[in-house]
Amino acid sequence: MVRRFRGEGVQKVDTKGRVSIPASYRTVLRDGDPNWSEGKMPEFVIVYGDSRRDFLECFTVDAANEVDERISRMPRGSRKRRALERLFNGQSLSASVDETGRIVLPLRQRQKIDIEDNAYFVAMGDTFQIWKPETYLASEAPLDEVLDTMPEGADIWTLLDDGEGD
Amino acid sequence: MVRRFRGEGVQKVDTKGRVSIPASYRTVLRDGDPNWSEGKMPEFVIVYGDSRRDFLECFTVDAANEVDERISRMPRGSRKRRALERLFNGQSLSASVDETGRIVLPLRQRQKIDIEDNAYFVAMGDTFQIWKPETYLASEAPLDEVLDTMPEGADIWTLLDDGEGD
DNA sequence: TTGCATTCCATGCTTTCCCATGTAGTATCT
DNA sequence: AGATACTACATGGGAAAGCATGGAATGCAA
Repeated sequence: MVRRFRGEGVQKVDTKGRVSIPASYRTVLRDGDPNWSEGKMPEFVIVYGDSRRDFLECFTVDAANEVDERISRMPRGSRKRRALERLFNGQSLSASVDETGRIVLPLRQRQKIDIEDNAYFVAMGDTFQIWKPETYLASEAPLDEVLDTMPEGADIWTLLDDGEGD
Repeated sequence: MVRRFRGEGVQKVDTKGRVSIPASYRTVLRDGDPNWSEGKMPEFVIVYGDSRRDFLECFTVDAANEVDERISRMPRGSRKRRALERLFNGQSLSASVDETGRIVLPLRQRQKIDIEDNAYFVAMGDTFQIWKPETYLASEAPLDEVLDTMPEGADIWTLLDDGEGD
């Protein structure tokens, strides 16, 4: 079993686009980088996608390889495969954590998700996401309904049993 | 069958956020950590959740993996699944017991449930919870009603047979 | 040489690590 | 039985390391 990303929080983005990767994520990135070795800093893959995506999705090297694997098993030339290839190979970039634990988010990617001084990091198991804080809050609002409509005092874990649902 | 947490009680929280995990819990944590080995200390997962939660919920690694499993079987992108992912991946952190049997509760999480010098530990079967003592007492009051409405001298275990109930 | 990016230092703060102490409870010895 | 030695726990304090962040310096290319 692979170690998973956990936790969420805000990080500063400076004028050069430098952002600290939360320390707890860094150990996961390290474990998920087969090329990592003592002294080096881990690498990972950032998928930014097209205009429909308003966040950056970050994969460990291992996780990225697994996605590549699965894509390569799809029928060559199929539209689904081509769409995924464009997203995952084309609209992505690889990043490397520096000695102080930071990466540089290129201007283009920052502008794409409209980030200024702050970035919101959210763990999603074997990936993590980077959002403009305001955008993240807005996108999560619909989920609150799920919780708000639950009976008072109900245990949220009952959702696990509900099967399908919406 | 897995070993279960039992018992409840208060533990001191020092200025650095250090708290002793009750010794009896520690063996359960150890048994529930597949990565544990002689000499190492067990890890576990703390779910803190959003503002609606006023306690911390702690899972052994095994229990956490099972939850991850079940979430991953839910329909990708459904609101319920996303709500659970946010809760379980985003609003959680992993902790590791140190050699003296303590963990560190980060400031953010302490503030979230308003803990100062004391934390109340409550076993809940395959998880345990950490509360601000006063909050826990208050939350227990409603449960007393259940008992108060039982016939005088009735055996509380009859509740076990009541089936569904509320 | 002006603009951008990459390196290298600097700092305040948080977290971790290591060592120390008090107190039960249990085992051991006489 | 009573006294003494041990061990396991809960808790505290200080030093060292790690982390998030900012600024200056250097390299490079248009």
